Amino acid sequence: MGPIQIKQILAEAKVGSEVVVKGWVRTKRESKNAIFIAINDGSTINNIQAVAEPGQINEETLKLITTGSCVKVTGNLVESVGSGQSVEVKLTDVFVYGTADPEVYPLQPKKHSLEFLREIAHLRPRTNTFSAILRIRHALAFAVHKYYNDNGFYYLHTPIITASDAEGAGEMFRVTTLDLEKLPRNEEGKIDFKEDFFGRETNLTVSGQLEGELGAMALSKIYTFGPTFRAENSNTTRHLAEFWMIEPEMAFFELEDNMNLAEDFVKYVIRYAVENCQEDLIFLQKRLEEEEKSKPQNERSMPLLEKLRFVMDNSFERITYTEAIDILLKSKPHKEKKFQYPVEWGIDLQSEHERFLVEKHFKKPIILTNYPRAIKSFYMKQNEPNELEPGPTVRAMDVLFPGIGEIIGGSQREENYDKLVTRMHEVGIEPESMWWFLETRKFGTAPHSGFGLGFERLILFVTGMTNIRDVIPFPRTPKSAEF
RNA sequence: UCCCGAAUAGCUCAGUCGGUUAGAGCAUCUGACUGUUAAUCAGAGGGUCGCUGGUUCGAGCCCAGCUUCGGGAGCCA
Repeated sequence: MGPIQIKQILAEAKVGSEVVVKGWVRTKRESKNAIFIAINDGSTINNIQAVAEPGQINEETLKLITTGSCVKVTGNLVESVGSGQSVEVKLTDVFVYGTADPEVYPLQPKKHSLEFLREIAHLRPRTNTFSAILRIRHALAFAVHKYYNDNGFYYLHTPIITASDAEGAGEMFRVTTLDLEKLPRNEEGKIDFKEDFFGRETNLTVSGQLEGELGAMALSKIYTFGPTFRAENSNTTRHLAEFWMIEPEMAFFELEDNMNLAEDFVKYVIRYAVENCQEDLIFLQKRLEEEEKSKPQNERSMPLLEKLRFVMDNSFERITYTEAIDILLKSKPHKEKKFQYPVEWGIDLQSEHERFLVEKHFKKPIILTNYPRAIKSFYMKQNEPNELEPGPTVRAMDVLFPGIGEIIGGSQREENYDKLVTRMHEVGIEPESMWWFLETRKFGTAPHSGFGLGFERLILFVTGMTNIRDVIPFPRTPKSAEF
């Protein structure tokens, strides 16, 4: 449908046939006997080269064909005389849709830093690196839907505007239509949200999980895949204020089933990318190798595709929190007091601890289970007391990836009404505020489980990029919402 | 939010001990050469040294504050 794309021309068009190429000029090179124009339309990482004879394009038009300009080239597809490409377009006609003054067009035919490209996020999809990332992002999103569809899950659209504030997943962005210049006040002098659009306080969602559970308690297996918002003042390479999250929720799944699903799902989408984005991944792999050339041999990481195959082909290590603490206590960095944060049963694992377990000890992804109850959310199912564990634990599971840290967080949910209400009181949540959530436990409750996967963190891993701002087209972070 | 670092040409960076006219590579423009591949060679243009204030005879350089960016930490996905 629509004009033929460069990807199709390179894959399907017959030598000798007439083709029309529409795209943006990457470089133009002029020589005595030929003019070469490299054109890219984003359908593939590969450019197509148009070749014209000198004088064939009038002087005025030729001047307009510069890096960044948009052109339509008509010509015949021929076998290339030069090396570097198998076919090229022998130009018969060219039309310039839009010029790009080379004096001011910021993308030059040279390597740019990722930091600079972040400042021109409106143009960076025109670079090889970002077009590759965006194509891989698309493939992964498609694979997510395909995986769940093929496995009997239904795509549930949970609300983006929410009134629930009890989950405690993070700071929230307020949604309001109140006039900030003159806020309505009630008798106590507080802001009167009854005057607001929804007649109550509302925010952007921090997670679709609670509504996801409602779906699972009717459709058995659902997943959500949508934007999520956190107003936390996080300034790291792993956090965004607006990110996309995938949250499957399944009735009749216990923790074990949940882990099996998480592992199978992650491996599936990685495999899908490897099989469908080969050229882009090879490009990114070369880019990474180029970047690591300055590093000493022993500090260089595995080539990207090798790393992805390693994850696909090996089972994730599954250990309990208690076992993990044990490993950490016996570890060299702990004995040599190299950890900044002390290790003892009950602590929330710090980045340095997770990194040790994933990157040094097991050297593969791991699934950590059965965390202390005190450091996890109220809705997680409580384990029966266990002699091996010094305190109460819950049926939580976190999947930790090398270089990324926590990529998935999930749990079996507490399905017992009384236990859930007791727990809510303990952590200071008004059960009445979540009456609708509690009714799933009141009416036909069932064991169920689910998890959340940060989509951008998955893309980080698959692309080998290291800053989360480079795997989403328009990143939103503290003090930054341009474009 | 905390710790550390950075901000000099369109981009990437150098700039000595505080001293006269601020440098390079790439990009751009001009010319030469060439079935070229981020072409090559020669030349030219291009600067409010992040902002505000201070120290000093004199500040790109020293000091303070602010802003933005980067790395790490916390929070988490």
